Amino acid sequence: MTSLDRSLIAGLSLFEGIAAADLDRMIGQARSVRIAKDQPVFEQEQEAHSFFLLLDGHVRVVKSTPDGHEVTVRYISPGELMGIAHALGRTTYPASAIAVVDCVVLAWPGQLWPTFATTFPSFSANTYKAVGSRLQDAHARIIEMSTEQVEQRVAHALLKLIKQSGKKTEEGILIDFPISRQDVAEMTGTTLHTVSRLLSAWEDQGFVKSGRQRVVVVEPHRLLVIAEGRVAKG
Amino acid sequence: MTSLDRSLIAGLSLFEGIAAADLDRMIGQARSVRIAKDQPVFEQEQEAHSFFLLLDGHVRVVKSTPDGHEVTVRYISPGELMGIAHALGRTTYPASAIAVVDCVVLAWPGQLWPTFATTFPSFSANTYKAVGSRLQDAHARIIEMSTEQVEQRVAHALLKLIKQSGKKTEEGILIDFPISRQDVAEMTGTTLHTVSRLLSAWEDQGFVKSGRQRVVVVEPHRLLVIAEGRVAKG
DNA sequence: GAGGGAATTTGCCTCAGCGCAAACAGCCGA
DNA sequence: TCGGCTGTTTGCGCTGAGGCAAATTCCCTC
Repeated sequence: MTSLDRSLIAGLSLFEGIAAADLDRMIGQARSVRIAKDQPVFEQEQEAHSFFLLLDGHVRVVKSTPDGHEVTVRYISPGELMGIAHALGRTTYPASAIAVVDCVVLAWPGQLWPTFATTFPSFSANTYKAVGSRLQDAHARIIEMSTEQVEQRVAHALLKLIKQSGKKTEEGILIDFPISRQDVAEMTGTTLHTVSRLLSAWEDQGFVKSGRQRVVVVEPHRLLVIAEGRVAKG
Repeated sequence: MTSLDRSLIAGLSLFEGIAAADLDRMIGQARSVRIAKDQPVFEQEQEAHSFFLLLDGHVRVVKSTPDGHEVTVRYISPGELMGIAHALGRTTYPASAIAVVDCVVLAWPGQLWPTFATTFPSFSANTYKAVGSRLQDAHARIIEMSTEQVEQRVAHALLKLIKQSGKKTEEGILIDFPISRQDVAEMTGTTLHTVSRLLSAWEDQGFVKSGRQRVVVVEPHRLLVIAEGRVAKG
């Protein structure tokens, strides 16, 4: 926990409305932890001992099904909470969180949640607001899965990713962490083959560039057209 | 609000841990409203003026997409909260709620939420626990949509419905409100044609009976086998 | 810089499930 | 009782996208 981290945290919308002294009290009770790439922050079904704030890096939240499928629930960027099972009355984590690059997280013991909730009401309100967005996102995803075809869903997924973790480069907007065709497939409920075919086609048309675990969107506008189904399929 | 309703409410897990006097104070601030069949309790995009407790009847929560698709998010049974946008920091309803039969709801003005949350902490905790379940359900649904085929999804949907609103009859377990093929299709991301074909096939095999807006599950076990994909397709 | 493993590309085949269309049945109101 | 409306069934053809398999390319390590 550097002072840089400290001021970074203070700027998060999550801590809006919280006095500086309170914020320090909260941070004082957390433990800063490094998670190496591909290591779990927490795992599905395990007892929820802590909740976390991602300070640096990117984390993928996945659920595994009994029959061996993996579904990516969402990606987490710096500044977001994760593993907040306690806030929702659960005692185990419903999914696993895997670091996709080396990460730094702040960890609070789960038992602290009730105290935090009553002591820092804005924190609790902000957290539940974030939960509201997640629920909203989940529903949006259900709707996508119900009504859109694969091409649209993949386009939506890429747009979501560049919005959340896009980094401008001279080529276009780069998704700022390693992501494979398989990863995109797990976000959209399709197969890596289909994703590969789509990216190839888009690359031919020149509005996406991609390589090994790497995607750059050159013209987001064209993706948007596909995502919204405003395209006569050519 | 009859005294019967009053004792019914007191029994809900939602009000667990709340003193009788507090419960009366809460109820005292609500308005009891009747909603006729097919009428909305609240509508998507509209400003969230109230949150509701369903006392009697069944409500369908739907989201409409710009391109005219409708997706059923979930069905609500008596005893469940709905329209709790305020608890999640939203100012508009993210979906519409339509009465599928004549209903009775208890409505609280939205502004009351913050007061309730601080005055009756168990109520707030219970509510967020319910939100946690919904999030869980939403994720389960995403996983279903990503990894299962239509037959499994429809089987899952029927199982969910009989679990939530099943009523034992001499024929089997009846879904206790009018539900069409189209409705099931909107729950599972398929078409009424496909649902119709499936139900016909299942009826031939004798473990489901159905008619106009009516479904009875004769052997839930057989449905479960299909839902879990433990079936060699025949 | 050679070898090996992982990620990606691509071709070919297959089929679940959708779209379309037509026929049919049950229920309600006049 | 007689339409007429809404919900349901069913046939047929088509296709998006998955499964399988092989080839290729990239990157990392030794």
